[in-house]
Parts: sequence; structure tokens; C-alpha cells
Amino acid sequence: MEYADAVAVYRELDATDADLEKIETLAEALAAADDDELGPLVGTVRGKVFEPWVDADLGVSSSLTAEAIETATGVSAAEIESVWRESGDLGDAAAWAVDHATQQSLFSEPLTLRRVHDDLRELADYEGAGSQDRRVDEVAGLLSDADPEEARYLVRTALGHMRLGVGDGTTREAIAAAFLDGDEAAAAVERAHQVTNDLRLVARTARDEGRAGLDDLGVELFRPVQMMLAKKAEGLEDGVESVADDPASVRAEYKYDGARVQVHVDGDRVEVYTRRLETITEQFPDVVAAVREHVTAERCLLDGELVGYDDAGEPVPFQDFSRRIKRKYDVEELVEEIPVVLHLFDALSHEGESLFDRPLSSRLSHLEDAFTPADGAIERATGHRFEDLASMRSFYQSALEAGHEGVMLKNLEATYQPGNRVGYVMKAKPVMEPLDLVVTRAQWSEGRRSDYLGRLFLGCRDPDGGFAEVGRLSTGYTDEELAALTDRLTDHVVAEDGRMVDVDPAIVLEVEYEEIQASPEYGSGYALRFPRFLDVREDLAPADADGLERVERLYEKQ
DNA sequence: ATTGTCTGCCCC
DNA sequence: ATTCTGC
DNA sequence: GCAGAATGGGCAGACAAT
Repeated sequence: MEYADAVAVYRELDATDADLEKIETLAEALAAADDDELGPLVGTVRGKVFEPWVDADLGVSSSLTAEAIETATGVSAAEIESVWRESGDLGDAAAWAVDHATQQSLFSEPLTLRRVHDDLRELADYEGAGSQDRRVDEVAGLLSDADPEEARYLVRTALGHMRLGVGDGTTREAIAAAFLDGDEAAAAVERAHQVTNDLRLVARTARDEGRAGLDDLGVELFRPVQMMLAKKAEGLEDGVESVADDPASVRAEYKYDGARVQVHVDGDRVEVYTRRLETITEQFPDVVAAVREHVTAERCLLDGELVGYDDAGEPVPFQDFSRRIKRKYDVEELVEEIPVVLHLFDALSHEGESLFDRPLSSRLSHLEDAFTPADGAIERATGHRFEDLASMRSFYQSALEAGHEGVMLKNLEATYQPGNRVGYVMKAKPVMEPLDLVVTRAQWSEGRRSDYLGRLFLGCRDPDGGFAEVGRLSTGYTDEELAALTDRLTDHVVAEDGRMVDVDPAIVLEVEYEEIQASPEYGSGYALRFPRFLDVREDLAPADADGLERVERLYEKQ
């Protein structure tokens, strides 16, 4: 397949918002793809060049790609930056740069999908001194053989942002439409995706073996399964109403602030997977040891949350616990410093028996049979069924007092539904008092927001009469609110540098957040976790904004 | 040897 | 993670 | 109600620059 043909497909997908049109376009392309092109097409349409289970990174993102565009075209970095900032897409800037190239490659070979895909894959193998330059050269090499449209999607692929409006859902529908018949085709594709987490494999299987082949793909130990996710509840009562008609079939559990993990066990072999189904077994030898010692089942697949604790038995802030996740060297040192507890709350298979179609109540009794709790190492998630809302409310309070995030609410009769945020699991967390903060700086956005100052830096009053930054804001406003904000901010611009804009402190925003954390990044020494826009405080001047002392007080209080 | 910048189907 | 938008 | 996009803080690792 010529790369130009793949690009024609991307463009057609890009040209419509209608789901059905996207599915039809993609299905036709998948059906027409050659034997060895189906995988690359399924991957690149989602901006991915590796299968999800491959532990490899391209190691190229916006900065190095901008350099590659400069190398390939001779267009200056400043010009590329400027077009990037205007269009909000580095791929668009690449298209422009190729069109305005001041240097032509001596001989230009037409690109193929295969070459683009395989060359990008090679980037991951480069390591050591000079590797960044070699990555830049490799991307530049592709770009110098690309026409403007090819360059646009080549760059978007390298960055992993195709912006085609095609996600896993659309791709699954297209696979079904391309290779299968019948009403339940899409459901069969979805199920196969849930248990393999690999759309390329699913597409190949659907094409080569049809429906029967897909149905043969089952849950296997050491092939992680997509996790069932929770929806957000407005409050405890709302959550209970949402999960089940009958409050008697609701289980409330502590919601822990750690990392969601799936643990696979077969005798001595233990693997620990994250929510994105990455392996983190190496980072948690303590967890592996605890599982070996206390899991009594020979074979099982368990679901839970890993949480860090301090000497006093209090859960540590997520930012501290998170150090353990990416640690590669001196792991034992961190094992000592930040011990963790594995809180288990579900069982997906037990002694070879799949439990996906069983109600939660049944899965929980299998979980109970599968291991012996050991305090401080491996425990059941704290949870119960409650007779009335008042007792559930006090349970919720006890979760907060113990330093946890809130509660999960689960329907005891529901089956395990991988990959979906279904209404059978809800999470309830308390809302913090909002802060009134001043916009100190702003940045031009990308993609669909490229005409807006969509990233707003927030400051609180500091004792010197200035403003100390406590983070950035970029969600919570509608397009309309953002357009109005952008308009107003442009009246206060004092300096502009690339995408960054300095503004007079003039606009006060009401901002919601989950938590205040200690920050090494921001001037105030604090940062908001999950900040979002609530409203413009028209009634407040910058001098009325919240001060650093209030931020400090709230930090100490939580 | 130290510091700065970039990256991540990162974790949340 | 949260949130908004188009279907 | 779903799927998709655009974005938050902060961490360790990997190189590059000094």
C-alpha cells in the first residue's frame, strides 16, 4: 500500500464527524488492505505503531519532531513554530514546511505504509549517546520523501495524535463491518478486544478465522484483560441510586488513592499489570512475595489497588507512592522507604474457572477463597453492604478519616464488564471548597482548541502583593466560555513568546479541584490536583482573590 | 559530575 | 485523572 | 449515553549540555 493511499483514508476519516461514515470508510480500507498491511493500518489509524503489549517507546515527541521538520525542509525553527502555533497542529506545520521547503531531497522514493510504520518502529531501538540525533534524522528522512499531505499524517502518527475522531470503538465497529456478518458481530469483536487488548490481533483473527476464531480468543493468564471502570457519582445518594434499584444489592468499599492493578498467578509465577495493562512486576518484588506467600489458589486472576503507607500506617500522598511505579534501579531502596499494601476487591478467574459472567457477590466469595489476608501486605478492600443510607454515610466518613479518597459503590448482582464505565460501579468523593484564582499567564492550545488560550496559569495572592502560581487550568469551560475568556485575555496581553502569553492579572476564576499537593514546579510551592473551571468571578478583582495563606491552610487541613 | 530538557499507548 | 461535544 | 478529544500534576529515566 502506497502511503498516499493510507493518507487518503485518513483524510476521508478526518473529513466527517458522522460515526457511521467513519466506520464505513475504515471498514472498506481494512477489507482492501493486503495481508501484512492490516496491522499497520489498524495501528496507525489510532496513531500507534506498537502493539499494546510491546514495551517500547518512540522517544520522539513535539520537540524532536519539530527539529526533524527543520532538518528535512530547511524551513527555520521560528517559522515552523509560528505555523504550529497558528494551526495548533505540528502535522499541519510539517505539511506547510514541506510545501515551502528550501531544500529538496536528491532522489525521492514514494513512501509506503509499511516503510513509514517500520521506520517509526526502529526509533525505539536507538539508545545511548547520539540517539536523539539519530531519531531526528530518521524522521527527517521520511519527511524528505513525503509530500505535504503525507508529512501531515506522518508527524501526527509519530506524535500519536491522529485527531481523526477514530478511537477503539470506531475501529472495532469497522473490523466487524469489514470481516463479519450478523447482529452480534460488533459485540464479538468487542469481547475479543476486551480479553486480548490487541486490536491488530482482533482484526487479523476476524479476517482469517471469522467469528469462530474471535470466539476462541479467551481469557488467559498473563495476557491482561481490560479493567472494569467506575463512573463518577454526584454524591453518595446519587451513587447508590445509580448502581442498583435495590439499595440492598449495593456494596460500598473504600476508594484507595494508589494504582489499579491486575494480578495474575500461576503457581510461583506472578505478574502485576497496571490499568493500561503495562507490566510493573519488577517494581514490586514485595507484592510478588506477598502474593506467593498468601495467595492459596494455584491459579487465579485478581483485581485490586496498590497503595503506599507510612510508618504510622497512614496512606501516603499519591505523588510519593507513584515514585515506586516507574522506578527501575535501586528498587529495594524504595521498597523499604515506601511499603505498599495490595487491597484486593475482585476475582476474574479462579483455578481455571472464568468468573466474568458471575455476579460480584459470587466473585467475592471466590476472592475470599483465593487468598489469606495478611495485614500490611495483602488485604481485602474494606467494604460492606448497608441497611440504610445513614450507616453508609458514616462508613464514607470513616474512609475519609482513614485518609482515603472516598468510596466505590458496586452492584453485587452485576457481572464483570471489562473496558467499560458502566453504571454498575460508581465512585463518590467529597468536593473541595473552590478557590478564586487570578489568571497570570496563558498558552495557545492545539487541535480543536487552537484558536483559544485554552491553558490558563493560575495564581493566588502572595504576601509581597504579587501572585504565586498554583497550577494550570484547561478544562471545565464550554467552547463558548473559552472563546469569551480568550477575547478578554487578549485585551490584557503584555508579552508573547511562541505559544506563551503573559497577561496582566485581571481576571479571577472560580476553580474546583480534588486536592492540594506540594509542588516542586510552581512558585507557591503548592499545586491543585485535577483543577477545573467553574465560573468567572465577575464580582471579584485580583486583590480579592484567595491568598497563599488560604491555600496553605487548606493543604494542612486535608 | 551536575544540571536542564524532554518523554511517557506513564500513573493518577 | 476531568470535562465538554457531536452523534 | 457513548466515544473521542484536549487537557491537569508529578514522577523516573534517558540524553544533551555545561
